[in-house]
Amino acid sequence: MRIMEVSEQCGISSDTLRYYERIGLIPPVNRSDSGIRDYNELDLRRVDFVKCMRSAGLPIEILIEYVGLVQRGDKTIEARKEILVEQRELLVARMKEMQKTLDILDHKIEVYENAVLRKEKGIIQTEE
Amino acid sequence: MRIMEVSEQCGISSDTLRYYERIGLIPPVNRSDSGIRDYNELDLRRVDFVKCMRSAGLPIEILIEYVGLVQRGDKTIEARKEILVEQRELLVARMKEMQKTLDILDHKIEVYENAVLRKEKGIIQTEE
DNA sequence: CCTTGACTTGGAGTCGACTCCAAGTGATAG
DNA sequence: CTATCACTTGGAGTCGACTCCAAGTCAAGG
Repeated sequence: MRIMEVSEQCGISSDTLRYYERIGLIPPVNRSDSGIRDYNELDLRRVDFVKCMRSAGLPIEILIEYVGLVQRGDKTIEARKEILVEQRELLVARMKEMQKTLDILDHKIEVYENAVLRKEKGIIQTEE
Repeated sequence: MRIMEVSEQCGISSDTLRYYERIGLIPPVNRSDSGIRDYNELDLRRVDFVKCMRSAGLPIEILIEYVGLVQRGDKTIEARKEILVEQRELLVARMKEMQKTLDILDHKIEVYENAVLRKEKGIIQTEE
């Protein structure tokens, strides 16, 4: 699978895909004889994983570390788990913050909704 | 209240507080005779609001727009509500993404947990 | 009176994460 | 045989959001 197809399928620009590979966020992708990237199933899963983690705000630096550990095999399993556990906590904390913000937004929207209704009622009454 | 106190109380650097004021994210704060900022209750509530919205990832540009509308009075209520509704949707979407990521993290952590346990068991068995 | 220290300003610098660009290659279409 | 087009590279540029800096002002303490 060529980089453009991957890009379209995943919704990540080919520039970004090359960037991810360059910085070690994705291990090197196999190339055709003429040097063109040919993504296989595993590569695609890796891209999806990175996309998912990035969409939740996990920093690139951490993900590079994690991917590096994966490459180094079974003896890094505990270290990997620790990274994921730590990032999980941070993620939960961010989500809590967002929930708080959501509650405030909902409250404000409701207040505005009522204000708009009162205003409309006012207009109807003056028109009658 | 001086900028340093506000900074400590809110956990926002005084540089950032000045920055927020400069770009119009917070309306101008009253000054003492010698030109030093003196935050009142309303200012503090505004800072908290911005802090909360920013912590959930609402972009500064949007918040500036919103704050500008608030300054322009009641005739902007509908526009303000629309902004909040739109940002609310985006926030919910981000939270959904994060929940997906959280699920994957939990799954991976569990897998690693089992791997670690098997490994320990293995070690115990070889030691026995 | 001088120093200290918190404040002021405008502007420059940093950081994370892309995003774009110029120059070059290589396979396929006309 | 050339033109097109997707790809390649390394490096530069951009963007959002701060963060830092130099130079200056002012009030209080020794």
